[in-house]
Amino acid sequence: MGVDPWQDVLTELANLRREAEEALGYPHLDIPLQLIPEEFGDVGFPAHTYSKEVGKPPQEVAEEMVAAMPPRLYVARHEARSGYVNSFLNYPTLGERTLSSILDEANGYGKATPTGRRVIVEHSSVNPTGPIHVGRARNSIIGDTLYRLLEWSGLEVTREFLVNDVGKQVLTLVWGYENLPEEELEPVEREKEDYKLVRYYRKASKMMEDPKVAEEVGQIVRRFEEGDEELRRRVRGVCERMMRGILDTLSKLNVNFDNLFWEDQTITDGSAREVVKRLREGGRCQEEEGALYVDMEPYGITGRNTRWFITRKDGTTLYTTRDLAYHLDKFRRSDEAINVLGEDHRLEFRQLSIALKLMKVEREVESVFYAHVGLPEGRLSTRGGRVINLDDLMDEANARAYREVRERREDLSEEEMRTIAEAVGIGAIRYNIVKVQPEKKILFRWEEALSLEGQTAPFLQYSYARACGILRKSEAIDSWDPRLLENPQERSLLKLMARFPSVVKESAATRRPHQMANFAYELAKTFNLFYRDCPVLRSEEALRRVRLAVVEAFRFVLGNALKCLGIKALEEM
RNA sequence: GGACUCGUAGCCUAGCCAGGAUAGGGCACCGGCCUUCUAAGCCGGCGAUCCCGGGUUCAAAUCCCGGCGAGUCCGCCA
Repeated sequence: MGVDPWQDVLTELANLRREAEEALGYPHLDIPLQLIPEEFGDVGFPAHTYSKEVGKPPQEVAEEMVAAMPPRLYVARHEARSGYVNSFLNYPTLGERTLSSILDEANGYGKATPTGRRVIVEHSSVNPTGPIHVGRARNSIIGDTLYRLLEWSGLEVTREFLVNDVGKQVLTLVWGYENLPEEELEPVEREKEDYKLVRYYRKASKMMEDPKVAEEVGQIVRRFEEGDEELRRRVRGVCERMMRGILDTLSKLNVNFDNLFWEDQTITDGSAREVVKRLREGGRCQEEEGALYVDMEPYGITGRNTRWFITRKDGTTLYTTRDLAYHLDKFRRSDEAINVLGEDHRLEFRQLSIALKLMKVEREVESVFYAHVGLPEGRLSTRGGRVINLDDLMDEANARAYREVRERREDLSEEEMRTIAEAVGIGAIRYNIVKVQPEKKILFRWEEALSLEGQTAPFLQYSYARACGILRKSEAIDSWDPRLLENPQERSLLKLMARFPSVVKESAATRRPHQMANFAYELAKTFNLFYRDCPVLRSEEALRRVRLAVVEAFRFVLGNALKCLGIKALEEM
């Protein structure tokens, strides 16, 4: 576990450079080593930076450095070119190292040695008032991919869902559920708990315009916050049913959780009150008509209103106060706490961080923010009727994938076709979302979300299936000669496969899951070129063996990348 | 009014954090490749003032400042 061929290459090169710097009397500048266009070599760095320090033109510097850098294990030679020092890898060595590491570690290649460090990744948290829509899916997909990457990079990760079961919205649902006869509701859109229950919420929300209803719900809210145990149990019952529907949908997306945190816990266990107490005792609170707030202005928050309320005038706590209590709880259970939040929570998150500092909490919270998903015709909005349920999107994706499979594979059984279609459909949705940088706003377009060509999940799955096809028709190999790997496509592929563990680490450490998505595409694309240029089964014995090793290694690496992305690999399609 | 995020070909996007070689891809469009390991693939063509203006630097899509445009937020809601 923990093998990282690429890191070894970089370390070797950095050492070589350091030795050259010392031999030449150059300063140690630590210029980042970078992948370079293949026509120039494999890895390189600009020598321009030394120029001023040593008083020589870049090309001369590069030439001197190249002369002072001998070949070593992974690097065969160096070349000075237009002021850059370019290095060429020793492919037989890299090939040997990379292939044997992969075939040895197999499904574990790229996985770092466990550190025991505990991380909680909170994502997908919503009000349990109805089915989740495509906008929410971005949160879940980013969060789940992040979880996978962190786990692969050696952390012990808990996936957590904060159920906002406190507040007016949920209690409106409960009021509706307990007071409205089912006959008066609109028909159920889908035979699932969340769809059944949301009808009560919709109708009850509309009825809130009636002051009498509003007052009744208000009373429930107060009773709930006063700690009415019997009411709390009823609310929990409704929420649990709703959550079954929501979690079922997410599970189809391949998103699952280790823990649900029910927000009402912060009320029943007194931790929310404790937060208020600590903030008040810290002397940072002010009061207006009995409501407590912290003025955030001295801490860099600007805007129309810099007051951040932690209680209402009746003394009850607010969402952010309870969230604060929740975070303290997370701190007790972890070494790191990461949230995945929509960009509308940015300010609130800063306020929360400030509040933690005011409470003298040493720990930091961290968040990955994503821009909301919109529709070409405007914002996703329940009230505006512009909603696309995640279930509908998944159904449509699966149906479309099913048509494609059916068209090309008459030989498969119905069940096999269904299995492939689902992997393709769900994969397409996940990949389409995760491949773009979270901060970028995206517009939901059916054609795009359901596209099965180009940079999509099916493209990755297809390359995987092609590799499997070759391996199915071959025999097990015990030895191979990496010196035979001379084709440029073979070398590109080796280089990419060697980088995989580094990409896992990088993408997890910077919390940028889209980097893994893009890497997987590059890997699959390169395999397709290899597939075109390098016949495997038809090659003569020795070449056939080493190419089979490459194909098998590729299958493991892409398979592992897909696992990080939560996309199912397919033996055939 | 203030804060934050985004701005790369007709459309979408990588690269930006850690500045370096002719800015990578994908979709769409045009043309080509299935007696050879699955054509959900491959090749070629078309297409970019990297939003604008300054600055820093030997070097800026990348860093800094100022604009412009789009989005988000500034509730005793969650």
